Amino acid sequence: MSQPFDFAQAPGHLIRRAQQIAVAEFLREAAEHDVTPVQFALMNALLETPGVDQVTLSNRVAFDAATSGSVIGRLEAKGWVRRDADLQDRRRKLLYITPEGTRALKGMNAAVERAQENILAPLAPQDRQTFMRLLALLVAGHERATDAPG
Amino acid sequence: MSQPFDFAQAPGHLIRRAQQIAVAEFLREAAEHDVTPVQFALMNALLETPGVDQVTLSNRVAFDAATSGSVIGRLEAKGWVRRDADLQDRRRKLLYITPEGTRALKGMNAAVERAQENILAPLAPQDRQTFMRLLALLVAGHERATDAPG
DNA sequence: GACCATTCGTAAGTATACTTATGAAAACCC
DNA sequence: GGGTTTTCATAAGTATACTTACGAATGGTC
Repeated sequence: MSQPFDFAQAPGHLIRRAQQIAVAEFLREAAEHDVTPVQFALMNALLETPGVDQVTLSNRVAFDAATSGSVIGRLEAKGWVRRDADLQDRRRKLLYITPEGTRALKGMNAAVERAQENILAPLAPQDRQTFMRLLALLVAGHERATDAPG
Repeated sequence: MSQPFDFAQAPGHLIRRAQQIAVAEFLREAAEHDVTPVQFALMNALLETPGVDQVTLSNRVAFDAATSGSVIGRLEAKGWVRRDADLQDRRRKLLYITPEGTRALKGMNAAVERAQENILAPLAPQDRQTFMRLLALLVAGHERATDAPG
């Protein structure tokens, strides 16, 4: 009972390790595309809903709005994303993927899918489904908890 | 087949979300202790092996050595960790937890355990075990892959 | 016992990630 | 319809996280 806490087997520690692994696999497979997991997630979400503002897009991919701002800045610098002023609401900047951005996204899709497979590679095929189901449940459970009024 | 990649259901994205959730739960439960998950992990590991050098400790908790350096710097500033020069090997600095560090660590143990339970809270009890088993398998599988010679 | 590869700690640079604050603009409200 | 509250984007500050480089020191090795 009074032995040191076995943090190495705790959810928090193993989830952090998994995150390190997931990022490393992504960067390894997508190395030639000069893109990070966060940048890909934003671009990919933007492809589905062009013309959204930054806050809405950030919420969709569950990123902090302040962080998204700088990420989008880097995507803009690469010429993959365009930021247009909203004439109806001058606080907003509407986001669009450029043709180069679309091309880049298509070019990296296979690498990203390979990275996702690599992440789960150590698990047996039927365990992969179980793991993903429980992981999705865990995340969804906390999302509902966050939405609830305080 | 050519629809946008469903990254929201991909392992990489859900693992990132889980990591966000885990950190948020930790910070919420341990708010009054002024400590981060990374700082706790280092302190907790150091408790088991006082007198290690920074590189060895970093490897044990799977942190980058450069990052650990700055984290340890913050722990030293709080008075929780001491850095002593190694007389045998003057490149090294040996790490020790101070009495205040030990006291602080004991004081936050309950909060950390609560946070770990909160993380898994959305899962049914038997699913928690399954999830943790598969998560540990996934991480261990990649650790072996990393150790292998290139 | 000088050379050489390695190791330890750290600095610098880039990229998340969150909190809080701030300015501008919109929405609401009685 | 002027005042209050919200919202959007961003800035500032702190804390990870990794790569590369670098100085100091160590440890073979021939």
